[in-house]
Amino acid sequence: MTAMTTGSTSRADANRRRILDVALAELLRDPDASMDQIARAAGVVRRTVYGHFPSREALISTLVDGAVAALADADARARAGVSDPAEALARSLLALWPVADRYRLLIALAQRTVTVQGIRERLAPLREDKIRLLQRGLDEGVFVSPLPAPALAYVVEQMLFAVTEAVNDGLLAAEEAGRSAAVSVLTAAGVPAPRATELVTGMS
Amino acid sequence: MTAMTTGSTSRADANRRRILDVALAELLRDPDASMDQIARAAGVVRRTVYGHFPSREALISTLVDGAVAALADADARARAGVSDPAEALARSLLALWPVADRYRLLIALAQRTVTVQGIRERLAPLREDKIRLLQRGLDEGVFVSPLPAPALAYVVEQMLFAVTEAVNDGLLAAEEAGRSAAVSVLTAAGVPAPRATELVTGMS
DNA sequence: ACGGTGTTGCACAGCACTGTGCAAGTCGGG
DNA sequence: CCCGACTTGCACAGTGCTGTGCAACACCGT
Repeated sequence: MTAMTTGSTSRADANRRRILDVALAELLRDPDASMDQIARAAGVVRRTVYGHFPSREALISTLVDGAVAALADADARARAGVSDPAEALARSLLALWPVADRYRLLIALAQRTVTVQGIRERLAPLREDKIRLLQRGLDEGVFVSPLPAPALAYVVEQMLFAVTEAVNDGLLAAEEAGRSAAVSVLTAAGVPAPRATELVTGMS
Repeated sequence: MTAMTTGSTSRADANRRRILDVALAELLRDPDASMDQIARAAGVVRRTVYGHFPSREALISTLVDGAVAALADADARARAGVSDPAEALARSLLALWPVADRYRLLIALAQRTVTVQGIRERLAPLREDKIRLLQRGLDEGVFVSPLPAPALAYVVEQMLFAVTEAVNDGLLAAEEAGRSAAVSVLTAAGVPAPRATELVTGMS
């Protein structure tokens, strides 16, 4: 059974996965980490990494693809069939949190560098969804802000990033972080604090 | 008169200032900009830059020193003699805005890279002040947040950064940005939206 | 025991950048 | 007009990284 594993293929796949994992961690620590750093951290030689990915660009690109897929999936799943903007945003935030935490590097890269051009583009549809949601909330008066929806979207993203950093620096317990982030974002969007707390705590 | 200008010294000083200005802009565009890029952008040869600053580190360091001085000054000036935390925060934000906008690169670097270690340290006292202010507001119940004061400070900083980016991308008018940012931050800190708006608009 | 697949360890060319040295300019003030 | 401070242009050594080539090896299933 499963006779398709031609030789040491499974070990190679494991290596590939480990390289990706470690690359994520390493790039998170230092966005300019070299291929050698990544390779060594993965317990492998630089040459081997090039055996799996033709270039540094390709490696990061693979990482990004995985990240946007995971984010889009979590977001879509969380918001399915929820009509109230505040509740939809709350669910989206709670669902996005663990994924965003894991991939925060890519989010940061997406806003900043020209390293891999096209990250912005690949994240764009996700951002568009968020903007539409915010716009709807503003129109309905559920959200209140002097900022237009697109700018508010930036703020939301950066707030998630800020909370992630806080966790990283030990200022906040990881278990609480997701809920705290969600409440904070809702509050920033103009949802009264008690209502925001109630909304978020009323979810698993 | 002013006989102390020994030769072409004044021209040299102008060059030095221009290099610093241009370096700020260039590093803002690309945090990894090379000395050559900076020099050319300043209409000067690389060698000349090394005539004014012994190293890349030294150049950036000078930039950082200027930034923290300007920020600290604006902050202290704005908060002098204001006791209400909400009002103090509002004044601080409005005063900090133009400076933070100009130096946003350094703020970003401060949170992120290890490029120039010590940026964090130099910004620390400023951050400490902000944390104390937030803590006082939380204690008095003027601010409401599930986040502890230090984490909230991160959020405040990142929100300013987000609004800056929004302006940069043309999503928001530059004149409105400062006030909008202030209102947004206050709202995120749990100050009810109407009160936040009133506070901010009641200032020059 | 064998063959394929993957891994290792080297060596290499190429590139971009930093920081320095030095000789030849250029410009303004005395 | 000339002196001194500043600038330029070039050359150079050093460093660290990317991507490739190649021969030797290890491992697994057959």
